[in-house]
Order: sequence, then structure tokens, then C-alpha cells
Amino acid sequence: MAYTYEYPHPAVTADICIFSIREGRLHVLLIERLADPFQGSWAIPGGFIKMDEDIVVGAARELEEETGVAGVPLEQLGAYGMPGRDPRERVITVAFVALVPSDQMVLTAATDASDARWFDMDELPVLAFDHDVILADARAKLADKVTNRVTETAKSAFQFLPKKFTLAQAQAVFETLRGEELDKRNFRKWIAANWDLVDLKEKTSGGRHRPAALYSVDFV
Amino acid sequence: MAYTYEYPHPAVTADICIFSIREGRLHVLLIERLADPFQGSWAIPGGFIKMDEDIVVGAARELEEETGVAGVPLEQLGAYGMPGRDPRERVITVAFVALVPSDQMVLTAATDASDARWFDMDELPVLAFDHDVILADARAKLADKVTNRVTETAKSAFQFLPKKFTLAQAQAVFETLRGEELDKRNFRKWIAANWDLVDLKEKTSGGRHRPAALYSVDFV
DNA sequence: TCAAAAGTGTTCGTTATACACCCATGT
DNA sequence: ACATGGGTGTATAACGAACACTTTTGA
Repeated sequence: MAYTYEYPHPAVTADICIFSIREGRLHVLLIERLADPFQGSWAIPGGFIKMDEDIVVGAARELEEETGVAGVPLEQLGAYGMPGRDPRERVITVAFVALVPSDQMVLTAATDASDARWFDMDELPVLAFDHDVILADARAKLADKVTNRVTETAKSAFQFLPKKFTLAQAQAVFETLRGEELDKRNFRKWIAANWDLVDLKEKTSGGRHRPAALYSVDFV
Repeated sequence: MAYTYEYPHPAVTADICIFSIREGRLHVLLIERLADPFQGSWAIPGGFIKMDEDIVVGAARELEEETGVAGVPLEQLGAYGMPGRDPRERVITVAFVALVPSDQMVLTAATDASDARWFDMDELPVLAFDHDVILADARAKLADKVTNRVTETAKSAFQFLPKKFTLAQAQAVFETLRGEELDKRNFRKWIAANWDLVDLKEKTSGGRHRPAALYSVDFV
């Protein structure tokens, strides 16, 4: 079946930058391209928007189809549409950003059998299209979101922590997300002031050193 | 001539929210729609992206074609693509924001003879499509940009001032753009700290009251 | 007793906000 | 003289950044 228009139309895709922390390092979820163009390269998951779905809905659908990741809130980053960014036809993409806990994620083999894998942000492969540019913008937005205020995105940072966590564990998570080291005392002041920490009056045990106090978070 | 695709493609447009200050009040540039849908309604200027131009270039072209406004830096706001937002076909639009001095602008009759007019932001007509939503987002972004730091957008605020201006005139401009009243002393501290003001050692004359000192700005 | 991680306060600079009175000029 | 807009300073609160030593435990 063919679709005909009086004027040329670009294709519109959504690309979703899914970040996670794995073994203490920031990772991003990429898929391997099995078909041309960029066959064999890695790319941000994404795909074509359907005619009857909102952009963000299409983004969520493509994400789930290609990686199995579902149910995460997506934040729009912006539209990217340089002519020539896709060699096949004019493609305009709307990019999204999200943060998920990768451990509980089961990466399903994508429907079109391409591979989905987590990559350390410091060991990225060559990316298809202009995905290097998009990913750099997304990285900046992620750090920005988590840095200051108490947003939905920032809440998801706690998904990388067990229900009972130490402040050192929390600090490591935020350092990874922000991409910089933080001062221990300042971080503790910040987390106490901005989040509803519950002192569980318990201590870690079995560690080699001084036990640490355990906390949990109540979201308002 | 017809364009045929294997899969359906949305149309992609750019819509540009052009703000200005006229007689001390924030205005936005709208065009009257002469054709259906929304024939007779007012709308944010914009139009279809060509296949060989970047989105922002297409936005600038459409803006000039429809309103005569050219040479202004456009900042991307985001993509809007709810199904049904255009009753004809699926249309995804990328919205932009800019701030221009309207006095030097000559509003050319648009190429398709539709009318272009400035509207007071407090006296908006009913808008076509979802342009009310886009315009509200754009208004918030404008205030945000001008509020804090010294950005390109903030620089354009000085276009609403003569080369030699008084601090009261400057305050009025920033109050309009930010949508709130400012404290005189605090504003003077802020502008002195954030901009390179040159005291011209001149005073206004001909006013009915005390003459005011005149300044100019050097951009760094 | 030592190594390693936990824990803890203060200072300073910047920024935003609130607030009230005198000054210079034209009429 | 008075009406009108021009012009000025201080105090407080919130925030971010810098910075070093003591405590507790297991080995």
C-alpha cells in the first residue's frame, strides 16, 4: 500500500536516550542496526511515529518494541532535522530523555531481532546518524535535571538505591548522574534539605569498616 | 506532481512565536488564516518545512514570507504533535521563539495575502489549532530567558530602547518582558551588575520633571 | 594499631528580596 | 509651593562552594 501526498513529507521519528547506572557508571541503552543505513552501527533506540499516536506515545512504543523498556516517563529534548542526517530520506526526529534502573529491566530481543545493549557513556561506540550530537545534548539535560530541584527525573535517581541505603551510596548515585564529584558534607546537607529522608536507626553490618546509618526516602 | 511513500508520513511545520513590545505592552505577531481550516482565525506564523532545509531555516523562511520579519535568531521551543491538532492531516510542528523590535519592522503583506498583525498578549483572539498552548509555553520561555542571565535573547531586550536610554525606560522594558513589576533599586543593581552600562554624562531635557541620566550598553 | 570508611560545622561569596526617603525640575 | 518622576543604601535570607578533623569498626 502506498501513501501519496501533493507535497513531499519528511518522515518523523522519535529517538529515546535511556540512561541508567550500572556498576556505578552512567550507561546508555543503544541498539545495533541490522539494516542499512549504518548497518552494524549502534544507535539510540527509536522509530517512526504512527499517524494516530502522539509523539511521546510513539516514543514509548518504539522504546518498548526495540528494547523491552516500558513505563518510564519521557521528557522531550527537542527536534533534530538537519537535511541529510538520514541518507535515505528526509527524517526529522524528536528526541526524549529518561532515566531508568537497568537492573530490573529485562532487555527483550527487539522485535526486528536487533541487539539492545547498555554502553558505558565513557566507552561509546561510533553512533549512527547524528546520534552523537543528540546524546551529548541529552547527557547535559540529564545532569541539569538531577542537579538542582526536586523533579520527577530527580526522583528516579533513588531507583538506583536499595530501599535502605547509606548516604555514601546515595552520593555515589548523584555523582554518577551529575558527572562530577561532590563534597561529602555539602551533599549531606543538600539531600537532607531537599528530600524527606527517614533515619531507620539501623546500621549496615558485615562491612569491613565502620557501619553506616541506613535511610529511606519518603516522596512528597 | 505527487509524492508517494510506502508508509504514511506526517507533514512537518515550523511555527514561530515572535514577541515584541509596542507602547509598553508585550505583543505577539499573528497572521490571519484565509483558508480552511480555521479560516478567519488568527494563528502563529509558520508553515511547511522544505525537504532540503534545516528546521530552523525553514522557520526563518516562513516567518519572512508570511510577515516580512527577517534576520532574527530563533530559539527552539519543542515539537508539538497531538494527533488531530490539524484537521486536514497529521501535522507535527516545531515551535520557535524570538524577540524583535517591532517599530523597525515593516510587516509586508504576506505572500498569500493574509494579514499579519501585532496583538497585545492580554487581548488575544481565539487562535487556530493548538496555538494557544504553544503560545503559552513560548510566553513562559521568554520570561525565563530574559529573567536571569545574559543570553542572546536577553540582549535583544535592549532593542526596545533608544541608543541613549534612562534606567526607568530600561526597567519598563524588562518589566514588560518578565510580566511582573520590579523594584527600582533592585533593578538598578541588577542591570549594573549584569550589563556593561556606559554613563553618558548627559541628561534628558524637555521633560516635565527632573532630568534623568542617560546610558548606553556595550555588549561583551 | 592500623587501614578504611563514616560522620560532622563553619565560613564566605553571591544573589534575591524587602523596604523609605531625599532630589531636581517644570509649572 | 507642589507635583512628578529621578535617584539612592542597607539588611536579611537562601544557596552553593570550600575546607579538615574525629569516630568507629574489622582485620
